[in-house]
Amino acid sequence: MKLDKSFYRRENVPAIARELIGKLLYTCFNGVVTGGIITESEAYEGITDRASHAYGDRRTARTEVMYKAGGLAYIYLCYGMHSLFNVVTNKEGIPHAVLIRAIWPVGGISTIQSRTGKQHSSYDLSNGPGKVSRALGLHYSQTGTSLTGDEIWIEDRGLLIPPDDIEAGPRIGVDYAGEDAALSYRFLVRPERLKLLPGMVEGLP
DNA sequence: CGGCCGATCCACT
DNA sequence: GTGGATCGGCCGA
Repeated sequence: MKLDKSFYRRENVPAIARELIGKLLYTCFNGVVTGGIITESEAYEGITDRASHAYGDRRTARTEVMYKAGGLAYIYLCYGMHSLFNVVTNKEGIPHAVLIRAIWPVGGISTIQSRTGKQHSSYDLSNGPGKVSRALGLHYSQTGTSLTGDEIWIEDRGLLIPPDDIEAGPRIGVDYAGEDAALSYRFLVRPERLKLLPGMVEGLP
């Protein structure tokens, strides 16, 4: 079932980031559905987190969407060429977000292959935050899109990842964040663990 | 304004 | 392991 606003509007953003592992992220544009199992995420804890774009209560046109109530997409341009997809969490006024760093593609593979220009069907299609957006057709112009609508959404399909299979560690590329760089706000399940789980790599909504 | 740089990826060595 | 691509956001002048 599709996650609703109450899932996103909770306070504990690292807990939400961890819970998103094993959920399914889908997009539907022009009637074409693509999706995958979320396998890696990172929590960004708002104004107190030096790694967050909202650190120091920086309200700008770009970060404004993070200040809205949870359940929206925050998608921004990185390195001039990559759109990075985040889930806005917490209540209005608290700019928390979760970066989706990797998915295991399970739906619309042929579309994903044409978007990425790759002809194979392995994890390599979407094992990085920029690749996730390319695979799913996400673009920074879509920032602010509701995650409870019919274009971008996340589903709980009952896939249970054994807690011991979810690893935590420091976030990637945030060395500038001082002591916040050491926080264990990155969560991931390794694809070889995911592969062993029965009956889950099938199906679209 | 001007300049620096990034929550990255890929090709190449 | 290294460097180039490529441009919006942010800050300081």
